[in-house]
Amino acid sequence: MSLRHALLGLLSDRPASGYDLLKLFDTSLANVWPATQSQIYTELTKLADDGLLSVSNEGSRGRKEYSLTDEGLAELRHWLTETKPKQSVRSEILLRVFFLSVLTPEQRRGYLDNLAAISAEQYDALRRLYDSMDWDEGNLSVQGKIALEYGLRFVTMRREWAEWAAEQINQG
Amino acid sequence: MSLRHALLGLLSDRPASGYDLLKLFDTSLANVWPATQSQIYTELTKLADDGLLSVSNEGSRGRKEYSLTDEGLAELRHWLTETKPKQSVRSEILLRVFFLSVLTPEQRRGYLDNLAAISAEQYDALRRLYDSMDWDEGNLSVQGKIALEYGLRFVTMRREWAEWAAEQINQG
DNA sequence: GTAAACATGTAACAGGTTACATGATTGT
DNA sequence: ACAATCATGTAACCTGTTACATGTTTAC
Repeated sequence: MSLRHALLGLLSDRPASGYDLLKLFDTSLANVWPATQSQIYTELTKLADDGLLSVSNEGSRGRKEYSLTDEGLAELRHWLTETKPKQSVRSEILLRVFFLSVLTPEQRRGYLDNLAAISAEQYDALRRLYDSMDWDEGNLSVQGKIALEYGLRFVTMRREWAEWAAEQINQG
Repeated sequence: MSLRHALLGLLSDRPASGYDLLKLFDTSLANVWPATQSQIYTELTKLADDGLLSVSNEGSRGRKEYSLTDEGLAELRHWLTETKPKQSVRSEILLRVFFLSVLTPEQRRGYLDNLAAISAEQYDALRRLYDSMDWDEGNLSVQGKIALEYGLRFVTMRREWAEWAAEQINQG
């Protein structure tokens, strides 16, 4: 049920509409907790029904601005402090590694080389994002920086691992 | 649809029953692509219907042993070489980082310290698994080793990052 | 006027989880 | 005899994705 909490979290910074939130998901949370337009609108309605959000303003074009209620903030805090994050484990990339033996040595090597290359590209993309960020807007800034650093370290680790694995498999 | 391919992959090594596969998921693939008993049995039936598997043997207690068909092997190879793995991005751990600002400095610090501690424990657990493994059984051995190395590097990276992040947040 | 952006909502489907339900065989 | 393990199957529910559907406002 983390989508709920992602919405509560974003609204803890400032009130926003479904449309605003959609864009926040597509930018700041895209690589952490993606969500679709459909999901966001459905969940906002439920959250308001449950009293965790309130419609604080209605604008033109049917725009509804949601605000976090006291109950919503309490729920957000409860989630952060009293529940354990479950680490999602599923990795299709790693799953494939298990079955590389059905391929030729060249194909195996190709898979890992490609993985290293992709990781290197992702590093560059994150690096560019890092450099282009305006590191001074709202509460999400410090945390955004920390999350980006995680991404940079992660793709670096994966590139190095893929390079190492390509060597290992070459010997086999 | 990776569960399909995980099953095909495991059966590329040797024929097995649903029950056998369930245990393979709970051991070798537990940290890569978990699956429930319910899911496995349902999918095996579908795969046999689709001709990618065949029931190669029926044993006592209703045991059905499945084998990969030529078509199944072709599908596995196709998946490995012609389709792109989609990297699952969702990370509840990272999502929480974004919203730490609603907590007190002590609570924030506690979250990251705990994350570092958990990562260190996971390192030890993987290390023990690594040391206890019999590195000489079947085709999955080399790949299993490579996957474990990934796990070791990943939790190390996460511990170091959490330690670094705790410092960053302390300054803010 | 018309295209782009704003803005919301719903329906069908796919994948995964939990729980229920049943029965056979082996080891002590 | 009894418990543990082997062995399979189904139903209800939850989450997430894709596609459909509609209408308004702004900028050129």
